[in-house]
Amino acid sequence: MPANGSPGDHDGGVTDLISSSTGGRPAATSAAELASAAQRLFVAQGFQQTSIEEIAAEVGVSRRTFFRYFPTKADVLWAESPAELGRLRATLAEGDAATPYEDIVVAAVLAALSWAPEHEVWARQRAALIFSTPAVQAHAALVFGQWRAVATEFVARRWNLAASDLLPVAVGHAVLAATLAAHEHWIAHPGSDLAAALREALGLLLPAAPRG
Amino acid sequence: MPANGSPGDHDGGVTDLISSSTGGRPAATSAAELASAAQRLFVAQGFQQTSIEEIAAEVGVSRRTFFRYFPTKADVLWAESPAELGRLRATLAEGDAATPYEDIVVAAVLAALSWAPEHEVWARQRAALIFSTPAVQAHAALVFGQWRAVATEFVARRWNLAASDLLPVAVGHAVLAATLAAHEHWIAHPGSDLAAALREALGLLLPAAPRG
DNA sequence: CAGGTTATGTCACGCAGTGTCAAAATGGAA
DNA sequence: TTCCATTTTGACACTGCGTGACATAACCTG
Repeated sequence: MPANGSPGDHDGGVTDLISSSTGGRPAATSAAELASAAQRLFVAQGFQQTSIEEIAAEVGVSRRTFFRYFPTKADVLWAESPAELGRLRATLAEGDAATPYEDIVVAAVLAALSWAPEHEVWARQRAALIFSTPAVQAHAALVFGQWRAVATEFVARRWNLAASDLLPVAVGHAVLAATLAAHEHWIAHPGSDLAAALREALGLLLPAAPRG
Repeated sequence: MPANGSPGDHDGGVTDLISSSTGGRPAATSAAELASAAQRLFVAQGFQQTSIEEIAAEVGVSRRTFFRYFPTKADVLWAESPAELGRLRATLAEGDAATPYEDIVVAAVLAALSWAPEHEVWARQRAALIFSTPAVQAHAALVFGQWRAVATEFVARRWNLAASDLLPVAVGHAVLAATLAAHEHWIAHPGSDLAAALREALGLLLPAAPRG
């Protein structure tokens, strides 16, 4: 168990799939521990080259138990996703009607993707894995769909449009596109700042609010 | 074998993985025939509920032969993708330096996604499958990455930037985002026109060209 | 008809994901 | 302590995707 900076060792974020109530056999591991071990193995020897059997063994659990914490192998990289989505949604909901929608979106994306400084290394590793491994990237599309949906619903509500109208759908895609573009740039440029890239990309890609 | 409007029964588009030279045992099927049968089964009973064994049997081939035409189950839905990518790339390359880049991009996307009128039903079915089936949507992300790359390289070349700079990367994402948003809207609104939605979405999401 | 060529079929394997059920490990009640 | 309900785990079996190896079928040419 890594002593410092491993993901999931701060409160919030990792949703406990295992009930924490009283009684019953104690859990032999946790989602955070599995995620940490898995990421370490992925970085060391690749995603495809790491079997679930291996991850489970690293933590001292059976293969079957892994699937009780994560539905798929790729999902182990998204343990923090529900928390990020929650911050995105929450910050958007706080948005004042007087504040320009672009500012609200920028604030929400930055809030959603904020992490403790000691987790930056892990976040970069995870992003690099996601963008470089086809199998992971494919699965990521499903997670990203939730991001889009949150943004789409936000503007649909704000502008009194249907969530299936072209403008809200386009804004949802724009938010995701900017987030991904910023991450790609962040990965490609080691010293760069993700927040700055996010601001710039959102500035480029967010369409103007409809007049009226 | 459907008599009319099945995909792949026009020249171009489907890349023959099997050599068409002289000599040797004749192929028992074709990529187009497999794609047609597969899509028919997917529409009828779902993607996950259709095994490759079943698709192969429908065409009278073994399971192993399917994988000689398509590397994965999901790839059978993207038989036309290389041709579309080719048209996208070609139309972008034809672009005049005097023509605004937005116009070139719009023309290229429309050219890439043009099909014979009798294939509209199949294209809609395929799009609906892609957007509604998580497993297919995940795989689609890999195909979409190629679209982004083509657009990114186009603007990087045109504006003398590196392909890893934020602006070209963002434009690549914008082109893809607009294409997807238009498709989503097209699927959600049965009577609508895809070309019109593409034009509108690209107009919303394409960033302005850099001054100078 | 022999020989080269190309596609196919068969078999075997690893691994992801799922369902089922028995066993282990706790806390609490009798 | 003993029994019981609860919860997690482990063992097993099974389907299906994807891949490698190798033999065989079907064609064309000389």
